Formats: sequence, structure tokens, C-alpha cells
Amino acid sequence: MTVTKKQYTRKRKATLSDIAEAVGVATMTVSRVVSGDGYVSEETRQKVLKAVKDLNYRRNGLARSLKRQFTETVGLVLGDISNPYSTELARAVRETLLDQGFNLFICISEYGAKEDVIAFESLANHSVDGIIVATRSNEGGDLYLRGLVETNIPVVAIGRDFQHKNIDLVSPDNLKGGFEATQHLIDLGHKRIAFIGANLGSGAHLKRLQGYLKALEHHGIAIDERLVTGRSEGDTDVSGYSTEEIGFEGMKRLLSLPDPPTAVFARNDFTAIGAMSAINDAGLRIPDDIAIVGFDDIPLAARMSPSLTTVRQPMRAEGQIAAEMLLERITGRANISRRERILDCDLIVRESSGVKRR
Amino acid sequence: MTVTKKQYTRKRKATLSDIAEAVGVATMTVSRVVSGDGYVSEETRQKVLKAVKDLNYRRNGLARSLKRQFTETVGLVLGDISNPYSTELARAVRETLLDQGFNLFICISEYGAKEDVIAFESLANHSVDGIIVATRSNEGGDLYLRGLVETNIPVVAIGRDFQHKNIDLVSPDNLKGGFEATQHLIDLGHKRIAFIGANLGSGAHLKRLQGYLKALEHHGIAIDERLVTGRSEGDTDVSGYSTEEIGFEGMKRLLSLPDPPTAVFARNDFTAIGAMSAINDAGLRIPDDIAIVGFDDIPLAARMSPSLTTVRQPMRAEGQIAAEMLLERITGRANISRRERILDCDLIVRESSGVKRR
DNA sequence: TTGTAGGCGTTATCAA
DNA sequence: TTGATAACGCCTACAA
Repeated sequence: MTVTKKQYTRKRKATLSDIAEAVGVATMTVSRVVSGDGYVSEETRQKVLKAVKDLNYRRNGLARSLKRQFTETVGLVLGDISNPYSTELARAVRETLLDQGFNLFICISEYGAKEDVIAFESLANHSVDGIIVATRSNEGGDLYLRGLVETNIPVVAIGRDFQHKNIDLVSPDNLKGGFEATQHLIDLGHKRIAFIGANLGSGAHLKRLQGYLKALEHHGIAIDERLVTGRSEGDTDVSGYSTEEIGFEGMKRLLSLPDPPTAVFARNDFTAIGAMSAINDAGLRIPDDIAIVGFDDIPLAARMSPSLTTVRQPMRAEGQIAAEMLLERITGRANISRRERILDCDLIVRESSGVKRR
Repeated sequence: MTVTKKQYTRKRKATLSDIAEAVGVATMTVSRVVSGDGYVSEETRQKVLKAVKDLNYRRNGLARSLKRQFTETVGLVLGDISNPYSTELARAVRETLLDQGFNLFICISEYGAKEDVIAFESLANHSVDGIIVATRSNEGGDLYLRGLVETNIPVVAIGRDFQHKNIDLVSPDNLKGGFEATQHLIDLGHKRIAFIGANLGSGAHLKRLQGYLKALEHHGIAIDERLVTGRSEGDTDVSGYSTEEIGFEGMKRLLSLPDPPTAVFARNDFTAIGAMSAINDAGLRIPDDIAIVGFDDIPLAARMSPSLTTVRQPMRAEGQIAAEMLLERITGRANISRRERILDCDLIVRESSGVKRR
């Protein structure tokens, strides 16, 4: 499994004292030149710089950080890296950090607790100054995270259902978004509206599903549990394009019902796109036979044909705000208490939901 | 711009000697327990473990790595993180590394040399054991990379047009892929075939464009430079969904020609999708009025309607092979000389290219 | 303007 | 089975 350790050694790299020796000064003098602060005569500075170049010296960040006690680096843990939602988030986070001179390391954690822990651990190992978590909540991960926070490393969660007095939360308003998506379909005259992406039992934490249920209830539509469908085998949250499959399979299941739905609200755009495929395959038309609404507004939603009605999530804002909150925690001295920012989503009405019925 | 440094200090974390003191043993003993190697009596081991838990001790990876001289971490520099191509690559790289006990840090470098250098630098600062580069070649980045390699840090490039005696290369066969895509359109009877995604002048390095040109030449079709179109303003390679815009704008430009093309080969699938949009907007049909072929075979290519004919790039294989090559360089003692792996691509014929004309 | 001393938190090495 | 010591490469603090 693991490779044999300490097997491999590289040619030794030049260090400060190598330079110092070469030039004939103290290591501190070299350090001053390299760091660019402190007084050094122009003459020695030039000599040092020459040696630095000649010996191809690079400062050892490990030693530097060990001494200085910070790295000016932030870690971002992403779950579903294949989802444009995640990547937009990452880009926004990075831009915000870069403006403040911080670097970003992204870790992928696709399949739950074990990988979350690996990611957190490797970031902590490298002493990042803070961590932004954008994976789904899970017991093992949460536990480890709590431990980490106790050591005073700043953490901000994005869309992760997780409570801790020192962890800020940034999240889209999934509940309201789910409500509005469903209400939109109800307004169009639909009565049999399905939800694809989670099961009634296991999806308790899924705010989008709750919004769906709330909207039905609010409009006096009975909940039909056959219309709420997740992944057939088990409930494990999986990521990547598999959500597209979930949409495809879920829709097939719905279509095989004695009385299939006339409308579908999908957990996210990929799920919606998968569902659209299944509808097409069945020879049905969207939105005429079945209306469909997604969630996220990934760039391709607008490009589908028919274009996809969806709930737009402010991905960039989420990333930016999370990064800002984290930076405040990192650079601020005070013990900030938990903050929560729930961001509004917008229903983007396009072709896939169709026009009013009747 | 930059935040005030050394401003922020955290509560001091427990160290090995804190534990040692608490338990009443030497730090080495604690180190042995924590690292899990070396002989420690079960009794002291338990006492130490208890103290570790009580004090919420976490090993300082910086100090550890400084001493051990390796981090078991690899860096991956990605350009266009919004492209499923990149994310599939990343997933494959990560899986391969994880199997060998290595962690992966991903850095984004979207806009060329300056960001490349920032990414390389921050990875080098953290002393990653090796770097995989999947951004487009550029002078500044290449230069920095060369310097890095001189310090004996292993580097593997993916699809990056870059020569160095100690940098391995993994790449899809863009030339052949471009050739076959174009030949496919020629075989279907097309004579006026456009290329979207680069200009004739600036795209010299673009193998896909070269493949296109070669195919035309091979079949005795004259090259019409108006049919080769990139981004209107300048040639800067940009990333993300902007390539979709390039496709959209490029197609519009082509459609406004006195004699527009009857077929289009797009630099990648996003570009193709953008072009399809423009064609739809113009009220033309695909493939009847204009046939189109993309490159990459991102998951959505199959889901478009019409589905997109494209050249499938073996993204996962590229990632896996690159990771394996890097691990060989990291764990191997010998000086491996440059290796190059060019992977075959497959033309996936779907609806967007249509059936034979005439 | 430059240098010296010491320590950041670990682990390799040798000794007990 | 455990401990003492030195060193990884750098920077802070102070001294010259």
C-alpha cells in the first residue's frame, strides 16, 4: 500500500548557510537579502543575490513556516469537484484569497467521512492558516473538524449542515429555493410533482427536499412518497456525474409508475439533466408532457434544449463571503463567535417548466 | 494589499514535549507512540495516548517534514478547473496517489504565466514531493519550472507542450485527433470546414489545429483562413466557460461570412456547445445545415441534442499515468530520463456530424 | 550594517 | 524499552 519510506533522497538543496558560506557572510545577512527586509549594503546584497542565482537557492518554506507559525495558505475541501458549482466556488475563493496574499490548496473528498478526514488531516499537517469546507456533513468528518477547531484553526463551512460555536456557515437558502421551485410548478397547474435526488427517509437533512414538501403542504397537495425518489441502492451520497445517473434512473422509475408525475423538481441541475434524458428516451416532450425544474443554474442549464428552469445559487458570492469570513478569523485577534450567512437564490424561469396549464 | 503579518497568534498548541512532561517520559518516547514505530511498553503507551487525547495533541507536520525531508504530498496545477476534462484528470490523479499513501493538493492557475508561477511557488514552498502540471505552456511558467526541476523536484506535465530532459510528458494525441475529426467531416462530403478556437497565426502550437490543417491538405482542400477563427480580441488563452463564448462568437462570425462553412471542428466540447448555440440562434439545423465535431467527450456531449460527435480524450488514463510516472520519479533513486506517453483518442460519432452528404 | 545565539517541533542516532 | 542529543533550515531578538 504505502511506499517504502525514507528510501528516496534527493540531491541536497542549497540552504541559507550554503549561500552565506559561499559569499562569506553570516546566514542572517543572506536571510535579510532573501526576505527583503532589514538593512543590507547594496554591495553585499548583490553578492548574495548572485550566489542565490548561482546555487539556484530556494527558501525552504517548511522551515520558514515552522519558525513564523503561519503559512499564508488556506485549504478548501471540495466534494463533488465535477460539479460546476464547486468549481465556481473554488474560483471565487481563490480570487478573494489571492487579493490578500494568501494561497489556496484544494483537496478533494468525494466519498464521505474517511476522505474528509484525510483531507482535513493533510491540510492540518501542512499547517494551513484556515480551512473552508464544502463537503456534505457526515459524522466522522464533523468529529474530526471539531477536534481541529479546538486547536484554534479557523474553519468556515459552505452549505454544510454543521453547528459549532467557532465555525462560520455560508449557505444558499436551500429551503426557500426548494419551496419556490415547487411553488412555481404548482402555480403552473401541476398537482403530481415529483422530487428526484433523495428518499423521504434518508433526506431529512436535505433542505431542498424539505422546501419541496413544505410547498406541497402549503398548497394542500398530499405527499405521495412514490414521487420522492433517490438512488435505488442505499442512500450513500455520491458525487460527480453520478447525480446525473440518479436523475436518469429516478426518472425512469417515475415513468414506470401507474400514474407518473406531470412535473419534476430535481435536486440539482445534473440530476435534472439526467431526468431530461430519460424523458426524451421515453418519447415524451418537455415541458408539454413533463415539466422540470433544477437547482444551481450551472452554465449549461441555459444551453440545454429546452433550456432548464432552475434555482440560481450565488456560487461566487458564497465563495467570496466564505473566504472573507475565514480571512477575518485568520487575521483577527479576537474570538469571533459563530456567524451564519444564508444567501438568497433566484428562480430562473426558462423553457423546461413550460407555460401555465389549463 | 497584503494583510499585516505576524499580527495574529493562536493559542499555543500542545507539542511532543508537553505530552512528555505531562506523562513524565522523554519526548522521544512520545514520538514513538505517536508515529507508531519503535518499541514502547504497553503501559507507557497507554499513558501517552491518554495525554495525547487530553491535550488534543496534533503532530506538527511542518516540523516532521522538515526533519524527514519529504511530505508524501503531490501538487497538481490545473488551468481550466471548470472543464470536466480537468476534473476527471484530478480525480484519476488523486485516486492513484491515494493508493500509494500520497496526498494531493490542487492549485488553480487560470490566466497564464504569473499564476503558474504563484502556484508552483506555493507548492514548492510547502515542499511537495512532486508536481503535475496541466496548464498550458507559457514562457514564464516554463522558466520557473525549469528552475524548480534543477533542484531535483520531480515534475510531470500533462498535455503541456514543454521539453525538458527531466520532465515527463503525458498527452492525448491531439494531432491525430484533430486529423481524424476533420477527416470524418471530409468523409461526410464537406468541403468548407471551419475550425473554431484559435487563429491561424497564434495557434501554431495547437496540435488540434495542426491536425485540422493536415487533414485538409491531405485531401487537397485549400485552406481558407477566414474559416479558422479564435477569440476576436487578442489571442490570450483564456479558460473556463469563456471557451463556450469563443465558440458562440466564433460561430456567429462564421455565419456572417458570404459563404459560411457547412461543417465545423471545434477546439473542444465547450467551444462546440457554444457554436451549437449560435447555430440554433440563427435558425439553422444541426447537422442538416451545419455539421459539428468537438473534442474531449465531456459527459454532456452525449446528452446534448443533437448529441455531439467528438474526439474522446482518455482523461482518466492521462491522470493515472501521470501520477504513476511521478511516483516513480519520487520513489525511484535513479535519474530517469525523459519519457513521453502520447495516448490515442477515439472519434465518437454521434448525431451532430450527421450522415453522408450527397 | 552585520553577526551571534537560540529555538520553532520533530525525528535519527546512538547510548543506556 | 527508554532517553539524551543533535539536526532539519529558517527567523526573532539582541548584540556588536
